[in-house]
Amino acid sequence: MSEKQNYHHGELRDALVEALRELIERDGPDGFRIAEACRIAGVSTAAPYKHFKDRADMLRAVCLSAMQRLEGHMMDAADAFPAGDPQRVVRLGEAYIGFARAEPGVFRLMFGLTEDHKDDCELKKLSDSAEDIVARVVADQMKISPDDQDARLRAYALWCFVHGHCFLELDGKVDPHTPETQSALLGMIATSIVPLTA
Amino acid sequence: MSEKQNYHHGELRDALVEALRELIERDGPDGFRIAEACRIAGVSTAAPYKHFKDRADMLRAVCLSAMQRLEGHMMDAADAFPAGDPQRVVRLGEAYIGFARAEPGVFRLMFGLTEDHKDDCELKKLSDSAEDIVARVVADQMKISPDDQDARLRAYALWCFVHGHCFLELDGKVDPHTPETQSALLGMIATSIVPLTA
DNA sequence: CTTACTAAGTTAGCGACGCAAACATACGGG
DNA sequence: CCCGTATGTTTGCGTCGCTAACTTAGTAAG
Repeated sequence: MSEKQNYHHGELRDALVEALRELIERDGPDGFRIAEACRIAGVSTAAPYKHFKDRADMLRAVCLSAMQRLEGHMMDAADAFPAGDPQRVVRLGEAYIGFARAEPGVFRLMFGLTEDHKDDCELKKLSDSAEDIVARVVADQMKISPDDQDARLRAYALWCFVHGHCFLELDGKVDPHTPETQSALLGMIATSIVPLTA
Repeated sequence: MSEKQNYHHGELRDALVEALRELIERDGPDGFRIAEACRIAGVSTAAPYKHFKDRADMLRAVCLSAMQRLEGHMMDAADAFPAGDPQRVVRLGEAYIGFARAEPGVFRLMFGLTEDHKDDCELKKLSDSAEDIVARVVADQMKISPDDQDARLRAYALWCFVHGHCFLELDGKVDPHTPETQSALLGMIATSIVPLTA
């Protein structure tokens, strides 16, 4: 794989997704060009269409991989402390925010897709699973079932808060927060929305 | 102004902004085409460039007018109940959510702009003023000064929540809420984040 | 009223991009 | 060994954003 320039790339699909990810970070979800991703991957501009239907399909693939990564980070955060530890909620929020800051371009992309992706089963499944993680942590905290209506509602509220915080910061609508302010904020929210015990 | 086809449009700039707004709602913030806006306004495809520097500049104008509208709705909501009435917080949130639902396209646009708009003074001033409205209502509720640190923090938390809720719903990441669920949610959040008295 | 300047349109055209068609090359199973 | 299929390449079409050069309308001065 080193120097011999094979006619067939071998792993073009993955290479393109990675190149697109970089470009989206550099130029934003709309500013990037497919042609440039091809140049990075070392193929012609028509090559991607052997692996993707069109531009939207490529974006979808980038989204999918990003979603899996985000979910991974959330899982890690949820498992970093034992069930019931109040720190879990804060850590979960920090993981989400951390991802948004590390990959603002794809983060925006994931949550800024237009209607034609709404009925994408794979994506929906992943965001549902993200919601489930939040619900599980919140339910553990409240010592009730994750299926409990109240738990789900509070989990959703928590998600809304963190999600909104990410976007407002990314968009520069608010002055950036120091780590301390944000910690305080997260702590306040966590205890406000999620009671210490049911 | 009726049937005489003037060579000069007269109010082309405003007409274009309005046409763009419609198209953004129909095709999304990225899907629209300038040429189509020209057709709607009844001018050639080169005409817009007498009023706007480029596409980004047009979007900026659409954003600006949308921001003013949103701020107007928020002001109305804040004034619908007397200072101190707990309903003010809920109404404010509903106004924000209502705008996002009524104009999802421009709402996404307003908060999805890439970095080149971050240093736009006019836009920043408007979003600051929106934040001020929230802070004022929250401070009234808590019977403290709007400049109080705690008030501003809680106002921001409230904004985050409502903002995140809007996007998650717009993006179809969650199942849509019935008006009742949303009311309950808003009420719960409002009382959680904003204590009845200081 | 004429004249000259400017604002605000027009047409024509360039260059880039997304995408499709037709062709070329490598791999892999009978 | 051979053929089918997957995966590349080259070529080209249509569209779009934007510019240049020209035309028309309004306005202010003499």
